[in-house]
Amino acid sequence: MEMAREWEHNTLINELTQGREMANQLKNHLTPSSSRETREFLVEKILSSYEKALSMLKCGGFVSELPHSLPGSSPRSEGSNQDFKDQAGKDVFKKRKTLPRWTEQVRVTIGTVPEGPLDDGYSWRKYGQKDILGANFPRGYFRCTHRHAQGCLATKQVQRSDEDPSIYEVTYRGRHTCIQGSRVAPASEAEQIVSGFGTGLKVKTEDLDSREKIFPSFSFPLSDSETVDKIFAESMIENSLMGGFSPSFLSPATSESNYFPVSPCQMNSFGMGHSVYTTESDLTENISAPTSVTNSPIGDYSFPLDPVDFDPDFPFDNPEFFQ
DNA sequence: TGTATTTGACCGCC
DNA sequence: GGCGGTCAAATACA
Repeated sequence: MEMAREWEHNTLINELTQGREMANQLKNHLTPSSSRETREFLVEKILSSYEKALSMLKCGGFVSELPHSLPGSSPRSEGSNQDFKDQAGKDVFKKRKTLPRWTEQVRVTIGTVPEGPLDDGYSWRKYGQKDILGANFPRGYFRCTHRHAQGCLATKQVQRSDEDPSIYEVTYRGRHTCIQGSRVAPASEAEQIVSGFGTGLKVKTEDLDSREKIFPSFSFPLSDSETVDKIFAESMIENSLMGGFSPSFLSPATSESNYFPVSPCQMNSFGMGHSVYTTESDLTENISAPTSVTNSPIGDYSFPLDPVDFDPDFPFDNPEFFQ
């Protein structure tokens, strides 16, 4: 636990330091020759850094009691918060009680998506579906394909939102202990969505901190959407801030580090989407395992990144920037 | 034939 | 008894 706190502390300092660095960058770009996009980008990053820092502080001692659900979540997710309590009496569930859990909201912007697991890069196997009281759509239950082979206890629940059917609430439980050797980039949503549906996904932008965060495994429409470019750019920066451009980001297929075992605060601070551990995470356990920064499959795709979005002067190659 | 999905049944909690 | 979560047999599919 002490290590966790120390790590969070360092991360907090990093965020603040990055905010300062970004502010300095912005200062340097307060010239007519500098593009407006660059300045806006820097402002975004500054705000992002500070909000991350604040959110970490709000987590209370960096890692303490956490909110139990995403504010934007439907009431149904409150019910799911009882899950562990409901099943605490059963030995098998007592163990599961300690598993981390967090919720994401995934918006599908165009068309439909499979009722499946909304592939996030892992291999999931559906083991159940349930009509949930008060919900218009059934909830799907998925577990890691390698549950038996490797004893991976990661599970997730996929619930389509009543208010907005284009939104899928995905509640993850547990972390992957498996090595998904067969996991390849084309298994990403981008591949499925683009090739199968000609659509894209957007991560729902509402967040705990009203900040748009990117879940690295998510993909974006292969269109020249400015928003997408910006999002992706930010995503790249987010990843870069996590310790520089990870090789796995550039070549995700080579990465076997599929899980990002960090605390909720770190999840946010690292831009892992508006993922929210809801409770009962074994934070120490989460933090202990080393991992690569991202397993984003999106790196395999050639997004229409507009170079304009990136300031050529932006110090990506400046080691200090990534401190 | 092996694997994934579906779906009704079961279990524990409230 | 209702509910959410899981199991496991039946079924579908490549």
